[in-house]
Amino acid sequence: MELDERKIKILTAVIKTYLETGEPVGSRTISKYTDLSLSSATIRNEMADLEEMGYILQPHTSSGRIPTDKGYRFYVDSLMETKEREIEDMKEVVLEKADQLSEVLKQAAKLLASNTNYAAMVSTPEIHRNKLKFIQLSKVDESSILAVIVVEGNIIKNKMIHTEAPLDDDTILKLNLLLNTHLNGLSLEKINLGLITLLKEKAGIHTDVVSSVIDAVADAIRADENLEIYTSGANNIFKYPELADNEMASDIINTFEEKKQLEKMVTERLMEDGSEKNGIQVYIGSEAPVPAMKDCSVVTATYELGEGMRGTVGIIGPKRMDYEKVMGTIKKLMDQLDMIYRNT
Amino acid sequence: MELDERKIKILTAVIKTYLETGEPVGSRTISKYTDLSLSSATIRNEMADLEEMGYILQPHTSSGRIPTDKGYRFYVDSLMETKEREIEDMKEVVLEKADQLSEVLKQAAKLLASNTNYAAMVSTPEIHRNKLKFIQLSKVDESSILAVIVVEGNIIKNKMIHTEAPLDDDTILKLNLLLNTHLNGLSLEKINLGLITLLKEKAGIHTDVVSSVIDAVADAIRADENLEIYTSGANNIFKYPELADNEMASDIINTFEEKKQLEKMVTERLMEDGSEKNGIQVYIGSEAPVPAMKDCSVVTATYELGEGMRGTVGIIGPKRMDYEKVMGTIKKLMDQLDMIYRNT
DNA sequence: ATTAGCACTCAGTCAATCCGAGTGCTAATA
DNA sequence: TATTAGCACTCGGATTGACTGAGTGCTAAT
Repeated sequence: MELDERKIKILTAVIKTYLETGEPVGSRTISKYTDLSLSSATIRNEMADLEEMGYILQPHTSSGRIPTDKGYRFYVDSLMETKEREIEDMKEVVLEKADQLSEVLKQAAKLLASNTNYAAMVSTPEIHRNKLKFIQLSKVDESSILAVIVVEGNIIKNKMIHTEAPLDDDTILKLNLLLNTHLNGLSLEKINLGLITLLKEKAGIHTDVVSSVIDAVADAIRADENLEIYTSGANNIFKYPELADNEMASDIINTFEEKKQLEKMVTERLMEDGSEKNGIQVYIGSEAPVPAMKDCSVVTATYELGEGMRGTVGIIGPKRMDYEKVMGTIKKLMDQLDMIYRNT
Repeated sequence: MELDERKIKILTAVIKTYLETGEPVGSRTISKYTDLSLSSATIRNEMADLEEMGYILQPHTSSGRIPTDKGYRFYVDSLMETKEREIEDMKEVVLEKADQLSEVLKQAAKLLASNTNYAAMVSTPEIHRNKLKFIQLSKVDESSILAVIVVEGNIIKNKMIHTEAPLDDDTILKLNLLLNTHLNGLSLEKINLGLITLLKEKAGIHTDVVSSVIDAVADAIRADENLEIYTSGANNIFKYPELADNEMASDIINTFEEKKQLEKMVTERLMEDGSEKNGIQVYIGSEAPVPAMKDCSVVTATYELGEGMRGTVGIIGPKRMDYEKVMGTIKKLMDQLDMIYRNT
């Protein structure tokens, strides 16, 4: 059996109606569907076929149908192919500029959540490819110096380094000069073993400090250590009865709070199938790499702030989420993030 | 009518039993209570009195009694007076040392939540009284310089300052020297108008930069801007049916996520009555300054890391929380925070 | 190939009923 | 006088059964 034109129409109708109402949809409802003039009986036959093919199912014998994950997947994929509907309104279209990137991202999460009525997350960008802008060592007290590391995009990392013996100001100045002349403008990949050895040599007796600093730089820049995820609107899940169930809600909230789990979704990049377009990725139910999300859908998208600075935004909601709206909203947000970056 | 010995015993028995079971407790249950040898009938009479006095109530006619807020209050107050029971086990007693204070605090929140099975929050310390350790200006690119501000306790703040005209390295060096010689070791209060004027004079044509830096310092150090609250174990509330109700849970989760609300409890210091002891403060139900907490109890405590660095930890759970355990656990945690600070 | 019609299924709702834990009150008791 | 035993009563919660209505599958007619 295959999906002919009419089956597709019926399937789409079922899904759309279900997205709106959240209740199993019956044959009579569909038969009233405008551009389909078929009796409920015919619809029933077709629906029986669709069920056999695995696109829809009955929660219990003789109730209406609801989409299966496969059904949603079909729907979402076909959505991806048609060019996107414009999202008319984004309540507060403005992401205010803030000099801290983290503030912007927090705001973005809030914006997503309040516009969609789902839960939202935004990860800080990975800065793998980023170039070191400069390093500054400063003596803080007798046994510790502070390394401030700035990478392109004005992302700032602080790292305390404890030293055995106190260093005098002059030495620190020299080390600063040394590090900056050699490391400035380099991306992480370019800081290789040869360079490190060279630096250590030049540092003379202070080779241990240099080594600490380089560790610190690597450590500070290493993406997984830096990854932060801002969330917002977790309580939105209570708006959807199918998620508001105690156990489920507890799991979801926990996932949201722990963030370790969210990282998986943010990190994982599935580019294989057609569902990836415009950088938007949709996970339906158990497609998500996180078991707690098995009754949710997750829509993620990758944003890019200049060369190599890639982060992820995501929306988490019930399977019957308004995919069109969500994708539209995310796209709008991406544009804004882009603009913000350009103006900085 | 007044609370005689026996009434106190009965009241305590009712509350303790209710804390364990979470179900209304009847007269027969209490009459079996070991050190009280009274018939259920007598207990009933006493309970009627206690109800009249407002310490307990019946959720519905002819059910057992549960404590009112007033009842809890009595119980908690009397707990405060008796010297604390030792908390025997704290699952993971170790707060690992981390060079970032924020990491320690996050861990602390996690620890509290997992040990008590309630939700926990930990605020970053206010650094009002803290002394400036040093300031470092560095040129980042043509139009911006980075101010790194370190205060005692090794709390680090970064602030980007945009300048109209580019500054040359020499000027920055001079400004650094100027700022550090004059501001080093000062607490925020000591940075007054006179000093600021003096600095501006000395800065010559770069008065605007100095002024920006000082703004930045004030801004960076200002407590309310810096206040962060780490939370953990929000999903624990689902373990208590009286909080797991949808609307309530949604409110609580929201409060937890928004943090604005939590700030109120962290900021507010009620020292008036006897319930404040060891810095521990208990809010029962609507005593808390946050409406969403009306069916919860909140136990907060103030920790101090050296001179003037005060933060708050808090536990949020159902009214029938195990107050003894919570207070004990919090106290243990305080000790640990103390130790961590001393060793740094 | 489509449709009308019919018998059937099943979740959800409502009322009736029962059960048991618990109370308040009264009368008896120490 | 304080305590207790006993009894009638209350009320929430669980159980049951009847009923409804939305929906189905199947068959026979179009």
